[in-house]
Amino acid sequence: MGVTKTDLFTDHQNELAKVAKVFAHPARIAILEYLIHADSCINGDLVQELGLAQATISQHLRELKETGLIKGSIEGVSVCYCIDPIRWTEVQNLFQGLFDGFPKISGCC
Amino acid sequence: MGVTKTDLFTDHQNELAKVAKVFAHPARIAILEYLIHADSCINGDLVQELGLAQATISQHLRELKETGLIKGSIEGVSVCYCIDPIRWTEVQNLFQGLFDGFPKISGCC
DNA sequence: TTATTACATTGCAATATTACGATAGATAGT
DNA sequence: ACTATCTATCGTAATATTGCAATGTAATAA
Repeated sequence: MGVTKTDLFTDHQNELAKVAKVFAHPARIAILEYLIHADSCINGDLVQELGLAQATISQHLRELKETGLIKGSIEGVSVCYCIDPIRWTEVQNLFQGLFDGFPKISGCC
Repeated sequence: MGVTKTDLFTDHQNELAKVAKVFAHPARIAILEYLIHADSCINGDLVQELGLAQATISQHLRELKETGLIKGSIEGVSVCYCIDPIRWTEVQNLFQGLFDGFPKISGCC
């Protein structure tokens, strides 16, 4: 049906899945990596950098913004996007919590 | 169009996105968490544990299996699923690499 | 063999995502 | 005001994902 039964799962599971969905597209990974390594953070470069249309980039930026991973401030005619360090760490901990939950010494199977 | 232009991005970006997609559904998070905490790893419990149909669970298990995060061994009539420690660590490092790439002292914005 | 149990696979309907052209809004310069 | 530039949003088409009933498969039990 294409609709996820969120009510069956815990808030934590839904939250983690929602955040993971943002990482689940190479364009958004590319945007994040670009923002990480760029000393400046002008948006317009992204359309040049990735080969996607301006509307598509804008849409991906919106999703990144909605999860709080990035924030944009108006810089004259253009917009300056950058990663939100607080939220970044928060999301990092969310994933780390899942990964660390598994004790690598499980002898099952 | 609904089709991702994978050729525009690096292998690493595509790989990370592909793996993230597996985490992008609460049912699969729930399955992984169950496998982490269960001392035994019988599949059948999952249909009881989550409220989803058997076919749906089987489909999610398949996706988890395809990325290598879990592996199943036939145990008589039933199947024993468990997390693959090697792949688990591999995926963990994939995410950690992205998160650690961001220096939290970025003064931009 | 037949029945039962446990999963996997198929096929389909409903919803979600991705991409982009077209258009709108907002700011800066003339 | 007019124009140019940059970004956001709308509308739409194509593909992907989710969920489940029905069916298939494989192993065990009677």
